[in-house]
Amino acid sequence: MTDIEKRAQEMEEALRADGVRLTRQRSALLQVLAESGDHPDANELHRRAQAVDESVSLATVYRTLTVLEDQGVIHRHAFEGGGARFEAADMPHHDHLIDVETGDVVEFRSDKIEQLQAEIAREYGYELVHHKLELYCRKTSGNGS
Amino acid sequence: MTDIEKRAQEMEEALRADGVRLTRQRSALLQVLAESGDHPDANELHRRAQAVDESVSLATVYRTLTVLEDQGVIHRHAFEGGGARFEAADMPHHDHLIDVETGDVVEFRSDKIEQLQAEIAREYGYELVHHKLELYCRKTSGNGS
DNA sequence: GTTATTGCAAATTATTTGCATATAA
DNA sequence: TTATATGCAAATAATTTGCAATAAC
Repeated sequence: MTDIEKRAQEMEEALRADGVRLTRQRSALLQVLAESGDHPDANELHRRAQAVDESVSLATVYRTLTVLEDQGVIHRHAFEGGGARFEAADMPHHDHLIDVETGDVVEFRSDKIEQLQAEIAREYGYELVHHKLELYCRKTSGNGS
Repeated sequence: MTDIEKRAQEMEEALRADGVRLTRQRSALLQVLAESGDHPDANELHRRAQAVDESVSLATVYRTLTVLEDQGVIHRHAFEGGGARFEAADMPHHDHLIDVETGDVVEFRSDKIEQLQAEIAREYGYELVHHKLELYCRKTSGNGS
């Protein structure tokens, strides 16, 4: 079994465990999410899911994405410009660097920043529920310092 | 002259300097932006601007907000849940802590985090254009550690 | 057999735009 | 005077929802 199949199956089990019915359409979407290494939007996921199962409608993509997000199986991002984009949630926590020119997304993680964020919340009398850190960047043109 | 009047006038001058016409409606919106210490959305700004000048339409609010943002006079935020929210840009740079219960926004600044962000971008071969750091928090219930 | 789920189309929400008229400079 | 800006209403874009039909368990 490939990693992608494993990943899709884990998502299936997460849904089953919650008593949600595993329909043909949901399976198609799970498969697509499992094999997507990028951060596609709802339309793109619809397109990819239809390649797996012709009968998947955009409405079902949206409905299922909501369920999957509630289950914590996927993450929803609202990067600047355009609609929401999604990714499987089975990766360790990370933040995003977005190439403002191409829309490409690089994932990164900084424990120091994570820690500082928690400290700041505490300072103001809050506990951190979740956070959003997005770096909008441009590729450095040639001249490395 | 109050601080708020000063602030509104600075915005006016920023617009004038860019050759944009200073209309009655824009003045009303500038005044409202200048005296708003919070982060209102377009609808709320429209409501407030109409209190100053009945003739301000929502379309003009949106059009003017776009101009003001292009001029760098205001900042547009896309906090979770709901539409864009705006604030005057004459404050030193800061990030936002959003109370997930009430929607309240606390402004904060961490030079350490700012610095770490720049370092991360550099590591990946990018230069930071701008960033978004939002802490979604819940008020700590009583028991301070 | 039930009840959740689906596709479709219509509805919403936030925002933008075409156009004839009004107005700032 | 003359080009920019405005209000209004219609147009988009992304997402949600009502409903009768369908399919998972």
